[in-house]
Amino acid sequence: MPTSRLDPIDRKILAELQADGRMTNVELAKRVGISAPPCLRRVRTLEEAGFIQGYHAKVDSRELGFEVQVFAMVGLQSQAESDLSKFEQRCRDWPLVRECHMLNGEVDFILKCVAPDLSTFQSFLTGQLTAAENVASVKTSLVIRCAKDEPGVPFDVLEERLNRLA
Amino acid sequence: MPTSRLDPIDRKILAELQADGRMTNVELAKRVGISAPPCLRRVRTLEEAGFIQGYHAKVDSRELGFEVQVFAMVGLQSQAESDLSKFEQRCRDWPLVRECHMLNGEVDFILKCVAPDLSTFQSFLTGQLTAAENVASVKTSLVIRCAKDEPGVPFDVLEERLNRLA
DNA sequence: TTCTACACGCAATATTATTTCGTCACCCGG
DNA sequence: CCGGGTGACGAAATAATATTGCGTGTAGAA
Repeated sequence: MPTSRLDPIDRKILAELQADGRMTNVELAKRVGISAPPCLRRVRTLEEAGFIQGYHAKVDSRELGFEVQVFAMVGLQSQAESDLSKFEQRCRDWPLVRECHMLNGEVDFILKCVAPDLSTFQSFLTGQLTAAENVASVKTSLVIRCAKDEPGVPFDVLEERLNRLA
Repeated sequence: MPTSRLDPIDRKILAELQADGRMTNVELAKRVGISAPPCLRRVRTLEEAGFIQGYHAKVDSRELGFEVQVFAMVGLQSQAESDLSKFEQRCRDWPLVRECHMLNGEVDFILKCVAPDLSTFQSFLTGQLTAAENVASVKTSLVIRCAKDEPGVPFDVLEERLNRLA
């Protein structure tokens, strides 16, 4: 499946499932304007091709008792690829770290962390993150509140872009 | 319904649905060890109580042609609540901004942005974000690669915490 | 034109979701 | 100690959905 160029129906499917990942296939088919069987086939194809990487319930952290969210900016001593990889692997192993992105600029990584309370985070910060091999600097910022959180892609921008290309 | 504390089955439901939001209810019921009807009732309750805020397909940005991801650190001139709210509303209106978090420390907000290409982002940055009312400073960092991206809550940490309380 | 490839949709079947209802355990007041 | 109320469970029936199988139409290539 090389030329996986997406047609408007595929894009609409992605947009709908991004907005509501538990929509039934019949409802989805109705919205994108085809019948259920081909709609399901398209969804399966999109999953297998990697356009859809999975489905997840969005769970409220604070309701669950994770009151602390923190962004941590991390600088390393060595930026050799093997050292970068080692640090990334450590991040994958730390459950409190939910996201780890490598950046350009003065900071090497930005991490999004969660914790049940401040002391849990502090002990992670001083005992694990700052203490980890090759870590040169860590600057943290507590999240006071979240004004927007919409993972994924803005499909309306995608539409505009495709129109410009046409 | 005040703070309806969650029992171990509820927590397992949340963990399973966070990992796979399209799991069928029968499969879910099997995994958490109860039959389908009460399992479905619990899920509905968790949704209505806000523990589950929604379900979303995870769509691959790069595959879709959004090659650019950027973190933007924004400082404002005024931190009066009305000015903060105005800025947050603007962020909600900008489709390229996917997340907007208010922080403590020297930086007021961190934004996660996506764009189809660098020039689209640049024009957003200079034409919209930096130019917006009350914005004092913007520092951006391109995401080079993503080592981990697991939205939500680490349920194993939650287990530990509850065990400590017991 | 004719063949092939591909995607569609109808209809049949298999799974799943949802409702209904009877049972049981727990808790509280008498 | 004993009803009576409450809440959650699970079995079974029903409704809805997912999935398969197949016949049809259309676009592109020979």
